[in-house]
Amino acid sequence: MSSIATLNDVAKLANVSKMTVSRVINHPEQVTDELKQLVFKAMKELNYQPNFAAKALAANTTRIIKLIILEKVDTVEPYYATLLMGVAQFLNGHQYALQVVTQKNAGIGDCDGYIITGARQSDFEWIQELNRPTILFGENRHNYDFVDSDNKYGTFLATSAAITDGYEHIIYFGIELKESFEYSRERGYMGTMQKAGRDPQIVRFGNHSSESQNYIQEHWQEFEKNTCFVCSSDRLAIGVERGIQHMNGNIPEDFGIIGFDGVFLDQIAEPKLTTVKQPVMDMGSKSAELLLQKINWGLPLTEDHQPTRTHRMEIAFSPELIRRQTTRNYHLT
Amino acid sequence: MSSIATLNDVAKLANVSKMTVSRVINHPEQVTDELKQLVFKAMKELNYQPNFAAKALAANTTRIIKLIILEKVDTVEPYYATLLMGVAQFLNGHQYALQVVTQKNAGIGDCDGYIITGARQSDFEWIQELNRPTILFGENRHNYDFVDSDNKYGTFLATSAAITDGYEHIIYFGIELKESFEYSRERGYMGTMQKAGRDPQIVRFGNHSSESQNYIQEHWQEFEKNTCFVCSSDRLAIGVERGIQHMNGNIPEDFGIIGFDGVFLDQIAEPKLTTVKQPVMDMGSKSAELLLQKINWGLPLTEDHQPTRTHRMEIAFSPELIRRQTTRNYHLT
DNA sequence: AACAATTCTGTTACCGATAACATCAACGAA
DNA sequence: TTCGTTGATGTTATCGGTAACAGAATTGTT
Repeated sequence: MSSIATLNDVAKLANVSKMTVSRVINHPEQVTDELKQLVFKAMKELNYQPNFAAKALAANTTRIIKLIILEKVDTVEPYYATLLMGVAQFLNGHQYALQVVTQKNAGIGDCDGYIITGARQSDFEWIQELNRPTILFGENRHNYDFVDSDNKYGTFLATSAAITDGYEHIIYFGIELKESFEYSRERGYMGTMQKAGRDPQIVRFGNHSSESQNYIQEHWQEFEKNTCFVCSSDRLAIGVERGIQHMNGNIPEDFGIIGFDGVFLDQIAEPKLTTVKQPVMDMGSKSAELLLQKINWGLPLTEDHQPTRTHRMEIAFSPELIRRQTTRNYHLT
Repeated sequence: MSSIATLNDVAKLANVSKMTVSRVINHPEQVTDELKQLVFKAMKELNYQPNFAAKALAANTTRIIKLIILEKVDTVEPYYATLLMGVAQFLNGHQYALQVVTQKNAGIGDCDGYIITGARQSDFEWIQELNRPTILFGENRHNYDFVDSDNKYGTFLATSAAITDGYEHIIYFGIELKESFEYSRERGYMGTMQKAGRDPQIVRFGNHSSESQNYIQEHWQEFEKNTCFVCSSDRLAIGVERGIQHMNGNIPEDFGIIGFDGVFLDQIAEPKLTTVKQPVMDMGSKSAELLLQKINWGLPLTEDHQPTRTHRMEIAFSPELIRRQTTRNYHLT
């Protein structure tokens, strides 16, 4: 029951120097196959795990990545929690530590890079002060690299499904926010409607189920049967669902509902929501991967520590339509 | 725009040796006030932040705490997410890194200690193999230190409130699980009922809203008006709420509902749930604090790395009854 | 065969902090 | 005065890795 094995232990067992072992790990092409085999054997035998702190110290880095979650403090959105798991998973596998912070604590310790989620227009003022590689989670108009789902494609999927399912009227319930992701979703809806020769109709709300629910109830007489509500979030969709149920509307026969996000809320609803599901966990992993690339690629840094590049990275994950109980054809899936 | 200041920088500026600076931080009583002032001034001037990795390496520790979340992988409970934020907050302030892992990855790297949440009876087999200080999140019968809410007191609060509000029948909807926390909650309910001379009635379900909803609908004729359902989770409570709504029961006049947890789900419900709210974030912070105590107290370690103590630590946070719209007297709060 | 070029492997120094030890000054007791 | 004691500060070695350099062995060239 000895303690954790070190480079030195491996080196002794393999009868080589520390440096050779280090090279086997970091520059294997510089070591002969013969020695490599010896070293691999020793590593396996001792179950060698490189020491995180020593690596960081030697490389003059922190090996800490900060995930900044910008949100009101009281509740944590399951969306962000899932994202976090994705980020954590990737970083764990690459000997990086994850530090979860809110804006308030963001500046406190040093780190090698940032992943920022939930950024609004007003946040970019301080975000640009960060002098470390940064990846945003969510599309933006500020030339920052980002990972997001393909929002436009998402509402295309939803709107197309509504059309396919034979709903005559298709209304978009958007989020009242001047943010890039919302514009993209609205464009996806508008484009699909126009191509199909349909009349688009958009209403916007704060992102709370109560707002969409109230709207449904107060404007109930305006909604004809055979209407589908394409929503920009599962929250709004839940509100729509409740509103329709309250007015004794028939879901999904007379009224269809399609949400957006597919994290937790869609499953909580009853009947369960048809929704545009984002692969949030994968997106989290990818954000981390991209960030590590930026950190390690050794791109030339300007004096404000931003790499000099001509193009930014934009990774858009394709969302997926999950058909459940709030649209027709549920049985066909 | 120099890089991060080190001990050495501070030492030079203050005209002392590194060791003196280190001592000012770790053993201030060994340094004269005069020098201390000089050092403090230099630290402030350079905005000195100790280097995490160097600290870890010198102390032969990892300064990594693993938070093991035992749960099905697909969705992350908001409950655990909130807990995580609490843990993260405390650790960030104490120069410890948090690593979020699932059971599968739990063994992979080294760490200084574990916080485990969601542990079931069957998990204790491998938990006891962990040779590092451990804190469980959630009461248990295995002599592990833990942090939890006072479950018994929670159902006491709920049951008392139901009595106070004048509900004649009070039924407990429990979770079908042979776990300590559930027993405690049931005891809280039973004890309060008996003291009040009431007839207790307990039904148990898997922790899914559909199960409690179905039960309500299928047994609807058995429930007299003026009944309150005290539930062991907000999930079950949401199911009860939907079931009653589906049967056109009147909430809260004829039927009261009280949930348990107070994280996210209670706010999602409509009408919003009266619930027993746990201070999950504080509980997370406290878990981290306790764990660091165990790690640093330097308790004598037996050869399996468990400190030799005669008593275990049990920290029970008092939950709080949040009155909302599923019980009477909502307006009185 | 002699020497340069090319591999390959080992040695040294260092990253930033800390424990253990060494040094030095001030002071009191004999 | 001299020596031991105490308290404050500096010096050295170390944690586990890695870059940079040094040295040894192999190969190629004329």
